[in-house]
Amino acid sequence: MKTLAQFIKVLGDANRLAIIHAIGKSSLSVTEIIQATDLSQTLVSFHLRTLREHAIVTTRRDGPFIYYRLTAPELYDLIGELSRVAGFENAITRTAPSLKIVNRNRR
Amino acid sequence: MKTLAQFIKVLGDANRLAIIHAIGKSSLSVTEIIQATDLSQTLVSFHLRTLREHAIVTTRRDGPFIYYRLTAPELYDLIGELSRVAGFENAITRTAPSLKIVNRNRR
DNA sequence: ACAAGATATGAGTATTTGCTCATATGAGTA
DNA sequence: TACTCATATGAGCAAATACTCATATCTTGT
Repeated sequence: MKTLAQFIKVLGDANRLAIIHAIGKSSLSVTEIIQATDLSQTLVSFHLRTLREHAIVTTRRDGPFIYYRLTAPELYDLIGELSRVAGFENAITRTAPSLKIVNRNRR
Repeated sequence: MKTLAQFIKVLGDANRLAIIHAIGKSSLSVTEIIQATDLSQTLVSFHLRTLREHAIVTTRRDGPFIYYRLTAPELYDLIGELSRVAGFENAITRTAPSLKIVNRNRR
């Protein structure tokens, strides 16, 4: 088992937060996540692996698609609360800006 | 103002979590933090600077001492909840182990 | 079996991060 | 002023991290 610090560190990345935000409390296929976040396929896959390895998300295969969901949906709310505590008025739910996506390279 | 990702990233370090845990909902001088965490003076000061710069802690001077406290005490509870969501049964309050302090070098 | 769409992975690189050492600054007291 | 305790800071370095490119794997439809 990993440490709490490692778990939180995984959450502390703008692109991973964007992915988590996109997934929200439902579940999305990788393709949908790519569209929602506007990140490259490779980059999304790259981060999904990290999220998977830390059990932050879990997968379910449906045909050619793999759907990702938050292992603990409460995490979504918790991040929203962190956002408030951090001083961002708008919670994660409404604040794409505070997520600040860094890489927008797609082909 | 910084991004949410940066704010969370600051929380994602074992030693900084240990410092936050030590401070708790009260306030401690640097010396007290050093004793509580068993980290070196330089390392504690180093991390306190980061915590300060992200407004996670605030200071108050009292004679030769500088007391640190959490800017938002709720953060302490929030970290506890994150700990639960992460799968650690014991919240931050009771779980020194899951904080896993890395550097114990003192003179 | 083959092609096409969906997703994952390994290697290489550049940036960021955490740490230590040496030293500086600030407050109180003699 | 000089000395001591408390705390902060700059430089340098090693390790970790995020990213991209090229390619691999898996699934379904033909």
